[in-house]
Amino acid sequence: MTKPATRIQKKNRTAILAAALEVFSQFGFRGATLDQIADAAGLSKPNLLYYFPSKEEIHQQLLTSLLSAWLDPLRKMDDAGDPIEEILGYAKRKLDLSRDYPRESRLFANEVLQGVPHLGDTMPALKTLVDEKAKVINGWAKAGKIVAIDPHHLMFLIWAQTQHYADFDAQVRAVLGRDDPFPEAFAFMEHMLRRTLAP
Amino acid sequence: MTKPATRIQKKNRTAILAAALEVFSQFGFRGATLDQIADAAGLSKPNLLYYFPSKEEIHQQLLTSLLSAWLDPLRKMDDAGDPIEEILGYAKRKLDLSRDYPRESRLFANEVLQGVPHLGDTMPALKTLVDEKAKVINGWAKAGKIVAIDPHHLMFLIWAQTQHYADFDAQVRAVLGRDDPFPEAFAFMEHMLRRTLAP
DNA sequence: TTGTGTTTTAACCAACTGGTCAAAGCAACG
DNA sequence: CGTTGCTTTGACCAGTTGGTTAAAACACAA
Repeated sequence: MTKPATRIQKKNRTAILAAALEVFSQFGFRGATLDQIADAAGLSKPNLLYYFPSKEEIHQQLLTSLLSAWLDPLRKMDDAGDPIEEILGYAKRKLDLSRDYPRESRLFANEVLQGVPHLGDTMPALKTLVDEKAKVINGWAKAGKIVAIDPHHLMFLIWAQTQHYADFDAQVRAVLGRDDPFPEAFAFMEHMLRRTLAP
Repeated sequence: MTKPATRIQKKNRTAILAAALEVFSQFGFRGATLDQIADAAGLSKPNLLYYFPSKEEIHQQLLTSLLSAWLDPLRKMDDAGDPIEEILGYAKRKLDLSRDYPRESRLFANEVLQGVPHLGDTMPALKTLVDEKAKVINGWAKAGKIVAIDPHHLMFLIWAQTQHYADFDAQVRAVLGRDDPFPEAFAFMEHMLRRTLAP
């Protein structure tokens, strides 16, 4: 039997996770402090530790709930659909993720930058999914629907380009001298992908 | 008159900077500790602080010496050369940087992820250089040598893709299941850029 | 109102943080 | 050899870190 989970618990837990996401994504795991997180959540530090047993626990919870949402766009890539439109759709969904959830993107970037110390054991699952989709792409290539291409590096290309707009936001803004690069970013990506993939 | 700088000083200073690069690039500024750096450099903490006045000073020195090397490949892009080959050459030089100096790439990634808190004042210089090169690319487009394209987003594409192999190394290795993705990475990038840029 | 379980907090702790300082060790030149 | 200046270190410091504890405050149903 699980505990009931009161209204207050629900409210505070989500407030803590939101605050922790903000802080962890900006400073990384070691760089973030419980005081910062508690402050951002509007709670005292002991009160925060009443809801979560440790700093690591909060971080882990954020990471795991991130991962499923992160891989979802790739899972949705349909091997029965039109190849180029499917790949383009995937890229667009991934770019939307960068625009709508930049903190999540940065949290993930921090984790990978440090060598995936906290979700190293979920990497095999990632590899499985990617290998599976790589086979689909290879099938499309063999059928002459798209150019023959290394599907893994295509994946890296899409990941790199989409996440760049969230993770390197500070640089993008500094270079462009204004906000919201996303409309042009998508137009650019579409041009690039269509030409790269055309058979 | 500047100080002579003995043999020992030179040796220890470079050892410290190398150690600091290793640690900062993995844990970020806040996540890194002087003890870690001193350990990695084979010195005691007070001894380390005999050569550098503070943690920030070490970090700053690494960042500034990084930046010039980082922008060099872009500076070398020659507006008198063949457009597509020039852009391709730039991308290759940038990818070589990721392969040969991955820690520098990660140090930079950490800095930008956190919103360029330490080199925010050098961003205008970056923008100036990029805008200048963007004009060159626009010129090539107007001359019909390459397709009409947003030069800033082309820059982002090259940055994102090349740095991905250094910054997300852990993920790349996990997905590929082996090391050294760079030969294929360059072949892939060449294919992608040639098709993207063709007039 | 009272009793019960939930929520919050003040006070505290040991370990660690960046950094200091005075004294000791050391190289090397006269 | 001895002195001079460079190098290294042990001891130390104040502030911060993640985390604990016991008691107080609170919500709320009977």
